[in-house]
Amino acid sequence: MPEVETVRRGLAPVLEGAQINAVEQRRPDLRFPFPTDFASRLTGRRVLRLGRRAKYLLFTLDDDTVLISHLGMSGSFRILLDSEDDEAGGTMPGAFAQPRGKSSLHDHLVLRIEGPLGPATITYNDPRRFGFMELTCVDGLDAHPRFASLGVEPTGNELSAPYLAQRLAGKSSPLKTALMDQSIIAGLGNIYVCEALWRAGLSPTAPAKRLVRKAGRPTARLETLTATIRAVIHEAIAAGGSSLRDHIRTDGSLGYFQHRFSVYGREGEPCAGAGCNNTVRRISQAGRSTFYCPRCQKH
DNA sequence: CCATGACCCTGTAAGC
DNA sequence: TGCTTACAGGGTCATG
Repeated sequence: MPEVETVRRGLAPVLEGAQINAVEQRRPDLRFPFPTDFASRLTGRRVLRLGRRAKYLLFTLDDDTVLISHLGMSGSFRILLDSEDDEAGGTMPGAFAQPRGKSSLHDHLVLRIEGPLGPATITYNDPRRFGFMELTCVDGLDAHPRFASLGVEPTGNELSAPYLAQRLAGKSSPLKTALMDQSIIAGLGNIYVCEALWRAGLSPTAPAKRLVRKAGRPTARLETLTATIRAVIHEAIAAGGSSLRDHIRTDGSLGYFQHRFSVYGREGEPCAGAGCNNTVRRISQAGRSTFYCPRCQKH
């Protein structure tokens, strides 16, 4: 989610208020087929607002439709402003400038836009094609199948200890699995759950319900965890997300939160905890790697 | 209700 | 060096 928010912040100044003058769709599908008549439905539209819900980007268009874009694991948008492209020279509106350098093998969608910062080319690249795009009506967006069962955002006031207490009460599933559940917290991914649990000193394998008192009230540990999740997410967004293999910002630069990982991807390395010389372990939970310190993270 | 595994697809890195 | 295998940030569905 910090990666998606970073993309949103990169695109917004260029795209909000921009008109889409031309659309080049280079293949029929990503993870799913593009919507029918996708290119023609976008052409001529104005982008009113660029939003985000969980890990979805939401392009609100001027005809009461919303373009939903999910980056999957390897999707990225690149912006090339005509004004900063030495070679674009006399590129005409509606013509496609070929971005310099990089191969365009996985450039699947190219938009020519005229926006507040001038004419530009926006390119969607996705090597693994785990991303997808959909078009839907702006009315009833919250009831859209992709959003209807989403939980609260990990930023903002909705994520509170009482809320988590209510949602985790009675759950015997592992704490880590419960926090990854998008119907509880929408947008919290594997990296940030691992990091938050380490910082909060909580075991990923503990039953989720152990953070809830009998009366359904949060324990002190749950209060800590809630604050920690929010802090980790905010730090990661401020750092421009984490760049492992695939995540690239809209200007081609990399996020740098990965340099602050305490446990993620550190299997076999010494735990970063003060005075702890244990080794970071990796286990598999719900099909995903969990990294944690068995000594610092308690049940 | 819960856990696990499979699937979508490609690229990278580690291991032999 | 070259081949093979494991693994990757996610979402959804089937199965036990």
